[in-house]
Amino acid sequence: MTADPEARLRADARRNRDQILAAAKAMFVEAGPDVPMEEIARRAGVGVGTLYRRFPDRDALIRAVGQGNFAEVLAEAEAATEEPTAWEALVRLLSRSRSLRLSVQLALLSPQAWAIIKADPETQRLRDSILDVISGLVTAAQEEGSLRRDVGAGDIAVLVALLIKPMPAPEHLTDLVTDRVLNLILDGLRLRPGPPLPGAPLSPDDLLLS
Amino acid sequence: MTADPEARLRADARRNRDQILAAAKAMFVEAGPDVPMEEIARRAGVGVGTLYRRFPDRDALIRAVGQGNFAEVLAEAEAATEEPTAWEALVRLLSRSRSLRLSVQLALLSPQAWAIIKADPETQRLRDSILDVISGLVTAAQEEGSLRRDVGAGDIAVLVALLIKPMPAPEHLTDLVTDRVLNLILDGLRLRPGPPLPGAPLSPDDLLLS
Amino acid sequence: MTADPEARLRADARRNRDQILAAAKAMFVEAGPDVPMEEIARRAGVGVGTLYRRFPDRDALIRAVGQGNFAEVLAEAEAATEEPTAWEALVRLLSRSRSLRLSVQLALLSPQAWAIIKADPETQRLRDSILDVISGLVTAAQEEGSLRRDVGAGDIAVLVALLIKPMPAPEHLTDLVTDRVLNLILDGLRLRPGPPLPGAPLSPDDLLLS
Amino acid sequence: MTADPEARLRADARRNRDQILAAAKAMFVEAGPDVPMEEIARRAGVGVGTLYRRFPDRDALIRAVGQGNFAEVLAEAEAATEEPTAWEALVRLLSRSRSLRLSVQLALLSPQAWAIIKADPETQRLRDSILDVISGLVTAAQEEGSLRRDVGAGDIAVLVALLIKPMPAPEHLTDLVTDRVLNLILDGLRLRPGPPLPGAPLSPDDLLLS
DNA sequence: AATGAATGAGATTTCATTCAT
DNA sequence: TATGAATGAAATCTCATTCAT
Repeated sequence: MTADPEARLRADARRNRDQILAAAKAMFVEAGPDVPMEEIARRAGVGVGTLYRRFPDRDALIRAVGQGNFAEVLAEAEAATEEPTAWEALVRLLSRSRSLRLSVQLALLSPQAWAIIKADPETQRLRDSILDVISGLVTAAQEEGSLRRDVGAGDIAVLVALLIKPMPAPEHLTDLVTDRVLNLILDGLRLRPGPPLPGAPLSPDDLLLS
Repeated sequence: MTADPEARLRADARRNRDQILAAAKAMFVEAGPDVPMEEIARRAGVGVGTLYRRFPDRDALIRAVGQGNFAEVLAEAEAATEEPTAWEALVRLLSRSRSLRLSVQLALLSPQAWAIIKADPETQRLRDSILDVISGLVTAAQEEGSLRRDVGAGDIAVLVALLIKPMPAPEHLTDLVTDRVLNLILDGLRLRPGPPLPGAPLSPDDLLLS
Repeated sequence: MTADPEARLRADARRNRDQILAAAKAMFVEAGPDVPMEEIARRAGVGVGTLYRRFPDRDALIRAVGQGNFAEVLAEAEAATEEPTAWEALVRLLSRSRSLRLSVQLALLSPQAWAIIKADPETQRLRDSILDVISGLVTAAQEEGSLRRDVGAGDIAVLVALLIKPMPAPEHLTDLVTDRVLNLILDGLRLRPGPPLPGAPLSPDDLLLS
Repeated sequence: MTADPEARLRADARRNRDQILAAAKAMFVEAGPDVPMEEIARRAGVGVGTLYRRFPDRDALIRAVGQGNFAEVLAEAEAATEEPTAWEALVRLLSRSRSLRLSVQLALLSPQAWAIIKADPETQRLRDSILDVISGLVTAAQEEGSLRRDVGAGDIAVLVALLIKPMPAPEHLTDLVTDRVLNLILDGLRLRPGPPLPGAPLSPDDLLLS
């Protein structure tokens, strides 16, 4: 359990690794996943050589950043389960999505980067865990009578993913816009008379990592 | 009106231009906006030289593709106004968004590409026209009593943009997933008792080209 | 004699040819002998195709411009022989060099261009004629007692060539500077007591076209 | 003083830099300032990448070579001041010009290259220093009675520049030809009765970097 | 272990030349 | 015959990666 290779790093090496990851995440978002490795290194305050010692190539760096993003979503989802009701947990999850946005939009950049992240087994494990937590919340919410019965965990995951993407609005309106969209969606999700959604509920398995 | 420089191209040159644009649009989506120019040329069936004669550099090509995308959305919005009721027009617009998806997701690729498209005056004009059409629909729908009064044209534009993005689901489920999301959203948009959305209605002017 | 191929050109074709040569001369001086052929064509007011019909490749164009330059120098030298004394003829020749400058400095641009011009037989013929005229003037001037006897036609040719080059001074001072240098040189050339020049008089044959 | 960025280079990097400059100087003269960067790199025994690391583009390389040339002329001028008389110093300076020829004729190649060199502030500083040294020599020579009083430092600079250019004669005669021209000029420069030069003495300030 | 210099493959871009209209 | 569109070879420049210091 503590044999995790990262755990064995000396304190300064550890700091280097963290700085590199932070720099990479920021620059991927700002300049796309093709930023020169040298610029990432400069921003992290290390030489390229050091960067390559930690991450053998660009793909490894992309994978690491991707894992970090999914780990954050999982942590958020698990934290949400502490809410008193399943409905409140779902709302909190959808609501927090927007704060995860920055950390996640990397995934949107360049088909290649996304392909690399999708193919990473560690990320797939994280995604499965996220979907598990959501499944539990969905079932509980439907049993407590707060969530319409024609949606599944897959639907919720889709909504989380949608709300995580950068909103097509200027920076300073992002929060307001996201809030309005979220509320529109909640209005529609609440159990009440109305037409059923088309098709059957989506299951987690319906969803590859898009 | 026919003084448009494009209109003066020789027939074969015109054909080449169109093929280049089609190839670029497809490859930007498949491989990101950094695909080698040479591959675009090959796919268009022309030499690189021809590509560069038409589009002096990559940015010019990105701009042209961006313009095409926005022009398609505008055409779709204008066509939607032919529906018998404003509500049906809005539904059609939101519904067709998904068919525009392929043609538009280019915008999502790489911050630089998006910056180039945003800065293009022709695209800005197109965007303004689109928002005008939507404004008309929103007002009409509210007057006919079908649309809640606490949403504005800006809200609708955001929803169009959201629904235009690639859905985080496998290819074969895209249509179904989009349909479900759309219906969830419609349920929330229909006029009926419920809590008001936070903040004031967004106006078109609230939205820069995101 | 009138079988010269150029003489057979139709009037408009002739005009085209002249315009192209004028444009080429100007642009070689302004932008070096590597200016894009297309720009030369544009400046001449014709299409590239037309340019290539007249001059099969860049070298042919450079050769033609070079010939024109040497022909001008020859004409100037021949005109100088009309002066009453040989000394005055020499002074006039050296003095007019500066007005030939623009037409000649092409030769200085890029070793390759110069190599092409040097290798052209027509240009070599022109150069020989120029040297013949100068030889006559030198002999006559020495016989009339105005020119020191330790200089040869080759020396004079070198001086012509030096004075023809662009003066290392700002544009508006070119004339004054050339005039001062010319007078310094004339002071030294005039027959009078003083140390002999080193070596023997240069003959025309000593000089390849540099 | 040692904070000069070049001074901080690692020994091998320093060596590479020098080799690149030497190769560039040689090839600019042999093949013009448009020689492929790759050939310069090959001649310097390094990869293109190394060349570009040191000199971000061709202009930077041209600038550096230009600076080197002017620095050499300055060094030569300063060394000349050690001669016993000012007249001898001037003769030495003019005489050594020919040995500087190779190192300097780059400036003649292509209007663009020359424009780049002229615009470089470091080169402008060097040129000013050169003119300062010449000014001192001219004044001293005139006071010691060896130099005609109607020439200024600008005139001398022009002569240095003229003598520095490649002589229009075959390689093996270059030295002789230059020597003859130099002596013709000296004969004219020596103080003695004769017509005054036209115009007023040129001052250094009259000369922009040509 | 960290640094940053060197490499060279590959992408972008330009232009001489050819050829369809 | 004149035009200018198309081609593709060649040049410029960039950057991932390796390796000497």
